[in-house]
Amino acid sequence: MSDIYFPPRELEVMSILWRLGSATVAEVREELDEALAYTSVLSALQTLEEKGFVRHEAHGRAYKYIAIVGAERAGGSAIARIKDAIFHGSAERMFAQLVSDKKLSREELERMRGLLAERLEEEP
Amino acid sequence: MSDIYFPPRELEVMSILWRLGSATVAEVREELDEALAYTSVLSALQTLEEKGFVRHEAHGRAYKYIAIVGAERAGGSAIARIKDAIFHGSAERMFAQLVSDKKLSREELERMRGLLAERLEEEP
DNA sequence: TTTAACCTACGGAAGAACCCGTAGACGAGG
DNA sequence: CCTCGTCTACGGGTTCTTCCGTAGGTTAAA
Repeated sequence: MSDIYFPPRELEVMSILWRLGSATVAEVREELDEALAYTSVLSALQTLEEKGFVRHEAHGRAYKYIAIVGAERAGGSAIARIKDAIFHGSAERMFAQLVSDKKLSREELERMRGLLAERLEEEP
Repeated sequence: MSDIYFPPRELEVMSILWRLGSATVAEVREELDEALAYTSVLSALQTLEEKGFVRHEAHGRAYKYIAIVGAERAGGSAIARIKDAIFHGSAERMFAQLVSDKKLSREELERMRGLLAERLEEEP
C-alpha cells in the first residue's frame, strides 16, 4: 500500500479535479479559493503530473487534466494516516470525533446508522 | 478556527507526544520509525515549538516536550480538511470509507453503533 | 581535576513546495 | 499578413521542511 500524501495546495487542486472529473488550467484556477497566477496553477498541475497523480489530454487548444488516483484511494490513505497518528490507531475514536460535528443532520446520522448496520451484517 | 496542519515528519513527532504525554528528545527519538540523528529530532521539536504547537520544561538535565494543541483539536481539523477536500464535504462518505476497513472487529463496530445511538438521541 | 557522556543552540545544506514572469507556439479576427 | 488573446514550457526566487554537524555548556564518574 503506497501511502499517498498531498501538501496543502496540491490537495486543493486534486480536490477540484475529483469534483469536476477533469478540468483545464483555467477551470482549476477559477475554482481555487485564492487568486493565483495562471502559471502557478499550471505549475501545481505539472508537479502532480510528474508525481503520477494526474495526467492530461489535449482538448481543443488547452490541456484537460484528469486525476489518476481516485478520491477513495487518497481518502483511505489519509484516513489511515490520521487515525494512526492522531487517534492512536482507533477507528472508534476517530469516528467519535467525526460524528461530534454539530452540523450533522438527523438524516445523515440515520444513513450512517444504516451503513453501520449493513457492515455489521456481513461481519461473522 | 485556525486550521492546523502538520507536515509528515512533524505529525509523527506530535503523534509521539500525544501518545506519551510528554517526552525528551531522546524518548521521541526512540519512538521514531526511522533512525534519525539526535539533532534532527531536536530540530523538529524546536520547529514545532516555534510554531506554537509544543512547549518545553526543564526536567533534570534535559528538556521535556509537551504538546500544547490537543489531539482532538488537531484531529478535528484534519478530519474537516479530508472531508472537504476528498469526500466533497460529506461526513457520510467519509464514514463509509472509515468503516470499510476489514480489520475492524465486531466489538468496535458495535461500540460505534452505540456512539451513534447516543448521538442520535441528543439530536432534536 | 580531567574525562566522558549527554544536552541544547546554532547554522547551514539539500530538497520540496509554492509562486510567478518571460518566452514562444498557435489560432482567431481584423 | 499582422495582431491579439490564450496556452504551455521553462527557469528562477522564496519559503518550508528535513536532516545533520559543530560548538559549547553541564553533570557524573574516574
